[in-house]
Amino acid sequence: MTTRNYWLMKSEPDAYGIDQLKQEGSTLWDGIRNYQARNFMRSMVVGDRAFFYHSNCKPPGIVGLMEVTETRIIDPTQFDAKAKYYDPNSKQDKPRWDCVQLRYLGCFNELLSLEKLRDRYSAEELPVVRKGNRLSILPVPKSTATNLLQWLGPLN
DNA sequence: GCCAACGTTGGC
DNA sequence: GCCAACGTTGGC
Repeated sequence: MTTRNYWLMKSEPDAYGIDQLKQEGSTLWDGIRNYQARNFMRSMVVGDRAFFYHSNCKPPGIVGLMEVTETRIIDPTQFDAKAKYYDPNSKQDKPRWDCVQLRYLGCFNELLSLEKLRDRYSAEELPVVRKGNRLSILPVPKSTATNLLQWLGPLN
């Protein structure tokens, strides 16, 4: 019995999409500036899996799968005055924001749209389908994750 | 482009 | 500590 947890992580494909991750192999999930999302990242452990979700596009939905390879990494962009995600209130000796390193595991055969996700799952089963949900990092209950993986089929 | 659903900021 | 104003996310 594994204790692996599952997550859903959003990114706008125009900013950073699954194709880019596929090319790079792995990425630092930096720039998170929401405490709830950060706290979810803090509760991740190495080996956890995350569904890659394309947001703010047509259609939005799940496109691939990632693995957490490193946790609690201090987000370097918070100290970079030129960075978009610079946080002048974060101090070097007490960083406010951290992130995780993720490895590309694969793409699914087709995008699983939010519309289809809503048809199959309730907000309790899959929090991302809750109306108005803006959190960019969300948990996926294990039973839903298992069901999703079966539905999505093999990775490419 | 519209707007619902928040999270954040700052005056008091 | 309250809350109005404002900003952001992201579906539609």
